[in-house]
Amino acid sequence: MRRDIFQAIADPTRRAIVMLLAVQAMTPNAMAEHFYTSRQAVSKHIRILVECDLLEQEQQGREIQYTLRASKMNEIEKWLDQFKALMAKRFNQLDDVLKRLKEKKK
Amino acid sequence: MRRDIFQAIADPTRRAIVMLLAVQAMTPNAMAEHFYTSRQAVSKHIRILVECDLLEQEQQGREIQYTLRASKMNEIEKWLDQFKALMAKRFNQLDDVLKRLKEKKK
DNA sequence: TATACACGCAACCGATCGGTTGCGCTATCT
DNA sequence: AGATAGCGCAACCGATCGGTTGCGTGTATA
Repeated sequence: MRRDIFQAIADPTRRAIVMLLAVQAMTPNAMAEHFYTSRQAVSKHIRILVECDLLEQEQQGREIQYTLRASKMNEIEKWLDQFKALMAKRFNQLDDVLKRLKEKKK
Repeated sequence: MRRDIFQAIADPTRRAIVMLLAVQAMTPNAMAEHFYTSRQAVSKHIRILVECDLLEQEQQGREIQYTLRASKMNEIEKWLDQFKALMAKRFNQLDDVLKRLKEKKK
């Protein structure tokens, strides 16, 4: 079982949950009301998000408030930055090529 | 079958392929040499990436060069930005709350 | 022209996914 | 105390995933 942020955000419902929790902490029932899915289905998504270390829970009586661990989202950005760095490098190499072509022209 | 960028980058091998292609276009065989996976497995990942509209192919004799459609990656960033916007809003609301508390103190 | 290579495609496999149903536990309400 | 509400958990389901094996086809090479 792979459990990382990329897996976490692969599902549209889970992305929606992340968005909901970005606004405010919520109980599973409150989340489920925002979708057409059942409470159970939402609960399973929550479980995965917890396993991905993206959610924290706080029991409050018979309810559970789930809070987003926003810092986890940085991992996506970190990966994107690595990607962009590679792309930039590529362009620099292209620059080098163009420069060399210019030199040859002279 | 869901086919979007989030699905595309959910798999670690596919993320690696994206990174490879970020540096330079490649044939399936060239990609496979970078992993411990078989050519066929890589080929299946390529297929998914193509279906996600993340790769372009150009036949060159009996080889196929796959090129990354880097612009597709923006969709991830776009989603991340939406997320950040929601978080920022949340903090602004928190600011409002703190402000109001201050007012009351007076 | 015969052979080797690069690749896609289809069939198959066990594992996981996303969902539903049903149960049980604990907390709140009457 | 009994009924109800909020939730997790386990079992089950069909669909998809990631991988392997085998085959077909078109292109280069000897």
